Amino acid sequence: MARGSTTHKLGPHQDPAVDAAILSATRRLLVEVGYSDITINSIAAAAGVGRPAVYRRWPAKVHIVHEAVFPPLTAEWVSDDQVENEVRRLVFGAVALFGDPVTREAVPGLMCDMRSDPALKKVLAERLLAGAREGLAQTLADGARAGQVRPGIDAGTLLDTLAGAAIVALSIREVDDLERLATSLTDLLLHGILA
Amino acid sequence: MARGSTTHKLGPHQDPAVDAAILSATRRLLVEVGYSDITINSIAAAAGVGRPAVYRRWPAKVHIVHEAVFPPLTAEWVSDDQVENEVRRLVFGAVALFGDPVTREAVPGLMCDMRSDPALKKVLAERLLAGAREGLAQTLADGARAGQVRPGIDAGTLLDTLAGAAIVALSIREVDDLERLATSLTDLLLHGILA
Amino acid sequence: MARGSTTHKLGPHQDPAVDAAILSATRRLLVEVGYSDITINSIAAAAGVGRPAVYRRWPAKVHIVHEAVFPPLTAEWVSDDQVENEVRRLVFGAVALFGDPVTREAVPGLMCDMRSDPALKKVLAERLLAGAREGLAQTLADGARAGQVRPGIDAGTLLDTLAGAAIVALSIREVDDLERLATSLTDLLLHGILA
Amino acid sequence: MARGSTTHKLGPHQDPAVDAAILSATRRLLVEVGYSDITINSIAAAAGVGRPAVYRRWPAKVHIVHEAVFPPLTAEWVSDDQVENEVRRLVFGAVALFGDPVTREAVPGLMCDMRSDPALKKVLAERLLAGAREGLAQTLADGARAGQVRPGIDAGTLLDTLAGAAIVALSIREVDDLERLATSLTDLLLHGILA
DNA sequence: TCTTAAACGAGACGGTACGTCTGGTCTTGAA
DNA sequence: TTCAAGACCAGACGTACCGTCTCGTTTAAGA
Repeated sequence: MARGSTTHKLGPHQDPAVDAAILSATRRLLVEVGYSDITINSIAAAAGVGRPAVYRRWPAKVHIVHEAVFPPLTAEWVSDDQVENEVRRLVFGAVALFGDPVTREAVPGLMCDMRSDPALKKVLAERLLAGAREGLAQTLADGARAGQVRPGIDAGTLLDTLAGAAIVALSIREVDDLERLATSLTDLLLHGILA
Repeated sequence: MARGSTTHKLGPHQDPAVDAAILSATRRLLVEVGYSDITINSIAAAAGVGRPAVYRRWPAKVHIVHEAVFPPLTAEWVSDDQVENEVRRLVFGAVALFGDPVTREAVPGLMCDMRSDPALKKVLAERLLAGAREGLAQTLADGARAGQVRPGIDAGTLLDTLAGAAIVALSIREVDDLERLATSLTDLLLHGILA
Repeated sequence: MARGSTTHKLGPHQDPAVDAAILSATRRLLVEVGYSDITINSIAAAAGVGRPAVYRRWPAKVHIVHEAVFPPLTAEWVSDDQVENEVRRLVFGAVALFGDPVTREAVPGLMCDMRSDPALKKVLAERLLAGAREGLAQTLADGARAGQVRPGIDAGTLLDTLAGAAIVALSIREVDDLERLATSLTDLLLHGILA
Repeated sequence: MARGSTTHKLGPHQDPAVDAAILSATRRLLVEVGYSDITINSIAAAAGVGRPAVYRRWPAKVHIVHEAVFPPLTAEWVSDDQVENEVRRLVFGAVALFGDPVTREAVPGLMCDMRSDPALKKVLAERLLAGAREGLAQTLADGARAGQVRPGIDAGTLLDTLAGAAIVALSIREVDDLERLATSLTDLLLHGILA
């Protein structure tokens, strides 16, 4: 593809432009044809790249989509704050993330194909949730000690609930009013955990 | 297949034993090899049935799994009761449903492939949620009038939350302690909605 | 079929109208779609008859076509006559037979599928050629004794030549001028055998 | 297949060894199971090759058999010679060709399936006959001018006769004495055309 | 008249072959 | 060494037809 526009730049090194073209084509295809109808063939074709160039970088469709949807650097999720603000931030963050058209299409597919790839499953779970879990557990514990939070609230269940609610509402029921969803979900969960 | 064991019963009518064999084989395969690795071939083979006999009944794998996992008649979900009991019943019901090994395997696949089949999507959404939604909305409205329930609680969001939490916990994180999950989820949601 | 137009006539006996409908439909299909694209299904459908009604009568497509194209009663081919007249009659008969549009379509298919059915092969060979062969051999022998026919002419080779020439010209090269073909073929063969 | 025995030679180019394996397997299958019972599946399997590798080269069974039986270059058939020698050569050539066990099996099938593929029909007709026809017509004309050949002999009819006789005798009647057949056929035709 | 038996249309059954597509691996030749 | 191009094997896809079977009805022939 760099071939058409200009002459080859790189000899022995992988061309970053090819990486970018593949990931970009994958995002485009996700909203155009949906996760299930994406094939390695179609990704390569849409990226203007040979099939082996794709296989050289990722072993399977699910890995490409994963990287296309959740770019490698996920900044800081956690922060030492008030419980209320932290939950609010988590809910709005989740709704924003899972409400993106690309993510909406990708998430059910990832949930499905992830299951046969334990490594990816671990990576995804850790990156999306584990980081937040520890910080949240700490915040909840602090809040409980301060009497703001009811004791016995499990950070894992809270995160499952938060993420699950967003996924079902956005990828399955396809709710469109993100603002309203985030607000009512925050309201429900905050009342659920605060003393 | 009924052929081997006994004589043919039905001429121009579809043999219910074949239906049963296919659905049963599908359930078996779901826990043995997982949704993604199921093929129409493998279903037909495991059911001891020709491939066309499968295609005569369902157009795609997702439809077979759908019927295998959620049998056609889903009795009564709703009942006019106390809010607390109704929510408790819904949560425990969802955890029991999505905690079944067959359902755990099937749900992510269904969520994924459902997206390309609007008809099935509608059917699934209606059957699993719509029934409960109306009854729940009524119960919430009654509870709000009686001062038990905080006003402004949306039945849709509540059901998304409930189902999403169960799905993420059981199919993604693969929590095993159903009792504990149902209890903590009930606790969280009840505090979230009660006044 | 008889069902639609009038009431059933026959109970436990095979309905001759069904035989006729099948053979007639086969002839029609031969010129419409060609031998290769005929299926038992299409024959049954075109005859307005169930598939088993076909299988009850003939075991395979090739048998149906055989009977549709070469009706069971093949009168007398041979006659004690002058060699010249007999050869002329054979050539014109062969050209008329293999020049019929139905036969043109059927013959290559029969030649092909016949090979895997020794019984049919025998029947066809005997019916079409063996009858003529004996008579022709006798006539040739008589002619040779009378000095009209060169000695050593083999009736088998002569019939192969005659039939083969007609088949290749009519079914393969698809010559249309039957008159001219028969005349030039008669001329060639008569000069070939007469002293 | 070359894969197993030695290292690959060709990258983006079709491997000639695969072509050869397919054609060779086809010839083997022709005599082993007959034209009708050959399938693309069985060819691919017998050649130790994937099915798509076959479809990449030929669109249908009849094309493969055609190429397997009549290799692309059929050197020179014709030559300016005495009429007698030329006819003798044509007859012996035809008997040798159609008497080969592979060709015997293939010819009726080709005659049948050729009919639904006008392109192949043309190719086959031209390659086998057209080349000889022109040369033969010229030789006959020369012979007629020299008084050796009776006037009015049509090269087309003569070739139909020659080929048809060989096909019927060898593929249908399955005559085994090639020598005798060629001799008696030559005798018959030469007397038929010579003055 | 009543029973029996066979042929009817319809269509499901287990199979098999079709031709197409995808997945992943490999090799070539250019850069 | 990477890249594009594309051939390779393997095998799933969904369709069509095969030949067999059972169904439930209709009808002729025999009791």
